[in-house]
Amino acid sequence: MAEQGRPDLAAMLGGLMRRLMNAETPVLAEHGLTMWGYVVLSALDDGPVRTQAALAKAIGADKTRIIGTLDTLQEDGLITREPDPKDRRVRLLGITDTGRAARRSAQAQIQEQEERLLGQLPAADRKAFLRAALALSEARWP
Amino acid sequence: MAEQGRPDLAAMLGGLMRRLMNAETPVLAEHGLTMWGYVVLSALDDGPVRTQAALAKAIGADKTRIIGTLDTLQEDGLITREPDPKDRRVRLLGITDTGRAARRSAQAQIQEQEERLLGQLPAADRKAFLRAALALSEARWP
DNA sequence: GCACATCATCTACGCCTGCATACGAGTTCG
DNA sequence: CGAACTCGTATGCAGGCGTAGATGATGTGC
Repeated sequence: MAEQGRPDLAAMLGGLMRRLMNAETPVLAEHGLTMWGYVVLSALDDGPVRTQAALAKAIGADKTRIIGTLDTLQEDGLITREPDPKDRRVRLLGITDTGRAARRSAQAQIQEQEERLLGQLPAADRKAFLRAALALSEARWP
Repeated sequence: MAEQGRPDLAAMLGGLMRRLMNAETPVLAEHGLTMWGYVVLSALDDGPVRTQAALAKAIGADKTRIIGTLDTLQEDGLITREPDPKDRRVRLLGITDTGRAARRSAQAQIQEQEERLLGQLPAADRKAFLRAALALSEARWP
């Protein structure tokens, strides 16, 4: 007496997300990273970010909340944070070689897990799913 | 000097989810529903659930946290909650006609929004994406 | 030069969550 | 009958998160 249509997109993706996060948190912990630490490291590895405010917006985090994350990453020698000589209000953010290595190692392991999950799909759907996910995550909307 | 591989699945889906939720919350509010209220209503509409504990597990919520949600839904006449004559410890949960109508109306509007988003994809990818999302959200996985 | 804007930081509030505990009513098993 | 268990409920604690000032250092436009 129901169940005719499809489930809501948000419901399907929400469940998926929950499981992905549960599976990935221990992997990050192995590398001494928190979820936010990993996100920050990834953002800095994928392209330089000038200011902390820009970083916060880029990763969809609160600008006051990432300060602690940055402190920890810096203490651990994974990122650099130096005042910009051109504008001494801002802190120039960068990733160190150690940070890059940590990020890539963690990412390799995470994506390996993800591939195991995606391996349950037919090859064509697997490719289409990744392509669609990438497109939708970057799409302008509404 | 980066950006060669694909982004993490969780990162892509996470961003997508955030935007879906932001877009859907106002729609639910229009129908006098909270996010959890909608989830509960959907679960009860898609199939009867005997106990509150079973419902909590089904929707991935805390069993003590849904009580308030159930109270509200009941006060609003959207669900029924009666003691089971067979086992007077449990409350039999059911959805009322009003509740069913509210759920379906909200869902129609939500899925219409989702379709607008999905409309940006090529038709083939759109179908594959939905098929894959459904499969993955139900897949068994470590 | 001065008013105004920007950046990083700190503090604090309120909300939501997960987790644990406790309790009473009711059921099941020995 | 009595012990152990289940179910719904209430409550409290810790942690995460978004938001909103306030502050001090610094740039920018008029």
